[in-house]
Amino acid sequence: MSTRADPSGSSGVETRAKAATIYDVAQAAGVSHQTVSRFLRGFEGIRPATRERVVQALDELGYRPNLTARSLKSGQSHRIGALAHEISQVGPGRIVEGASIAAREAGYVLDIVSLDTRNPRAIEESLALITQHDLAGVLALAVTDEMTKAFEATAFGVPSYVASESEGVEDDPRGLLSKVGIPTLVAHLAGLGHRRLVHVAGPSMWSASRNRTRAYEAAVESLNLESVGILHGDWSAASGYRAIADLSALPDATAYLVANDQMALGVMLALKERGLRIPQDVSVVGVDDIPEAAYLDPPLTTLSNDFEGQGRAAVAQLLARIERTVLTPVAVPPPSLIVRRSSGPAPVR
Amino acid sequence: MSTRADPSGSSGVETRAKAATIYDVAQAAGVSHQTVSRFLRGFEGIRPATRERVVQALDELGYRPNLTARSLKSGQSHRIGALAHEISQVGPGRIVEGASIAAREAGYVLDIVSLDTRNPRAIEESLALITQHDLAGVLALAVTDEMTKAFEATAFGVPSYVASESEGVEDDPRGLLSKVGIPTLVAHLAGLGHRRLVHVAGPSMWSASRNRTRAYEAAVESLNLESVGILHGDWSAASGYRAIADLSALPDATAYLVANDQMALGVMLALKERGLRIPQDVSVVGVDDIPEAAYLDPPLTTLSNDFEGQGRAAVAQLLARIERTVLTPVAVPPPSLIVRRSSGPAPVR
DNA sequence: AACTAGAATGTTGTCGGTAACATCGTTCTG
DNA sequence: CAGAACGATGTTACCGACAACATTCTAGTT
Repeated sequence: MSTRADPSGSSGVETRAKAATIYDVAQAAGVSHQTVSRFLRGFEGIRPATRERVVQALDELGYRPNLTARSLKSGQSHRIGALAHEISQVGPGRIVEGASIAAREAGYVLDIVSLDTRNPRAIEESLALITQHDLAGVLALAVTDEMTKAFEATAFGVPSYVASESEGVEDDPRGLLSKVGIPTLVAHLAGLGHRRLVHVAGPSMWSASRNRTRAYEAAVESLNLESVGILHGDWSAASGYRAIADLSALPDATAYLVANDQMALGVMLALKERGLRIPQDVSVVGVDDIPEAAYLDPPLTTLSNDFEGQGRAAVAQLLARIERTVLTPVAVPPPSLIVRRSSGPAPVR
Repeated sequence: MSTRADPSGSSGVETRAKAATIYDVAQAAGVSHQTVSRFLRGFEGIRPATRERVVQALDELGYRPNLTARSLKSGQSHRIGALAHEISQVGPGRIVEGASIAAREAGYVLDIVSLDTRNPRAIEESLALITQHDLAGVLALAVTDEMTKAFEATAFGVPSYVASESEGVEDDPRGLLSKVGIPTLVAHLAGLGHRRLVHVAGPSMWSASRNRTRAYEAAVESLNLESVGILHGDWSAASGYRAIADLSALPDATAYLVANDQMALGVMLALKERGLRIPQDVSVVGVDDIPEAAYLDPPLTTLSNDFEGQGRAAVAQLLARIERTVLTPVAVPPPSLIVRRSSGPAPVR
């Protein structure tokens, strides 16, 4: 039957250091390894008696498939490479988490390569690293332009998907937040009587940031409001604070639309330090609805953003390409307006 | 020579869909595949002329090693499995990021399996999944007791390391925050004249949380202060808020030591809603120094916590075991007290 | 009972590397 | 100058799974 001998010599002992292979199972069941393989792959035509023996041997030896071997032969692994920037940030972190969970549910593991922003060669190194580990597909999550560019220039030889908010494409779920959410947010402010707004944008390197800015501008225009300033931050609370604190004079606005909640937090503190009351004197709204948003002082009006859903959706997209199946649509709930106390009626002059 | 034929038939064209193997390189260089393999593994005894041809062929074909094949034979992969809870949380997220970057720098990829807290079988499934993908080692980051237990009960067959704050062990860098940081924090409050403190703890499932609580109790005792209450949260801002808001009457304390910054945020809002001023009426201090801490209202006194360093340190520990080398110590800066405006002198009765 | 189609199962080769062993040349020694 | 000794390179086997092809077995037909 099998040519493999038990190197330990002992047979009754259960303590085996090495994982059982299909050959071990085959020997134990008194069948060929191929029969075991067939069983594992769900082949139907196996006689009940044989099947029984295989099942039992499988169970006895505690067989676990060696995915490395499988992937070597079949050329397909059950790993998805994911490149992401700054996963410690709330947004990217939640996207990654959603992706990771979705991947696991589908029997895949997510190889996450986190890019070190301080290391300029990180992108290159990461791409090189990732191309060696043959993967079923590659995902770019939470990307900057630089990364998108490097990503698209790389021939992975496997399906890939960029989960950034794409710019031109219509009807793409990735742009939902900007296309649907931001207008709602602006309309909310307009409904409260605000006419002159300031936008605090994220870094222009991120397409997500540019989309939000563009959506803001379009909404302001269509509602006949006035944008009296666009400031820039880097998504952090510190940058939001600086954006306001560094101004020699505050713009003549009654509301601030900030591109994410963290920056909004900094903006609020800076405004308060200027002696303004929120929302009596100025309204501040954020985007993302981070868990802390409801507990800021004042609680922040913002836009819910289903990051986990985005991660899941990205994995679903990639899986559809990998497995050549029809895309199982992941319902990503549309962003919704969450009104809290940081926004209120525009002050009467 | 080689028995492999070029399936495309064309030879001049550079467009090959498949990655070049050492056999392709060998053929191009007119040597055996083993010579190529030897070169790649850094074997010295290769004639300069031969070496030259190999280098050139390697370069021409853009050879990239297939790590799957290598790991099948050699039994060692360049992947580290990492299990983590709630990586979207700031702390765990930053630990994972630090680990991911450290792993990449060492030429490893981190397979991150994020556990879905809502799915009770997630731990089990994840462990099963991770044991299949033969890994160089396994890391448990940001763990709960339940996970630690499951983790330790699993025979991975490869080195593993749990990066949680261990309880009994002395001189372990993992407990630094509690052992050094918390006493400093309590001493800071004592120095401001506070005598009666309240502690808002994290979930008791986390050893990190229990350590902080125990360190708090010990410090209170040694400084002759009084702990007038220990409340419990789940690390979230919401739970911090609830812990206070649900009380029918506030305890007679002048300072709150909260186990992390997010909860502190909620605690501060709840206290303010009770009409207390911070820090004039009560002081609140947190732990972790999340980036937002400096921009809360008032900015939060807290303890810095080098999460990334913890991640790097964990990877270093694991790599030392994997590669059987001496541990390259990762300098994790000790936690330091960051005094901001949320703590002030105890009010005079 | 002999024959045969088709189902069940076994055998061999393959994926891309690594390792052990085999072989071919050198150069050095006596 | 023969032969040893060693250095450089080639051959073959192997890791654990899958796939193609080969073979055996079973059951139905005449």
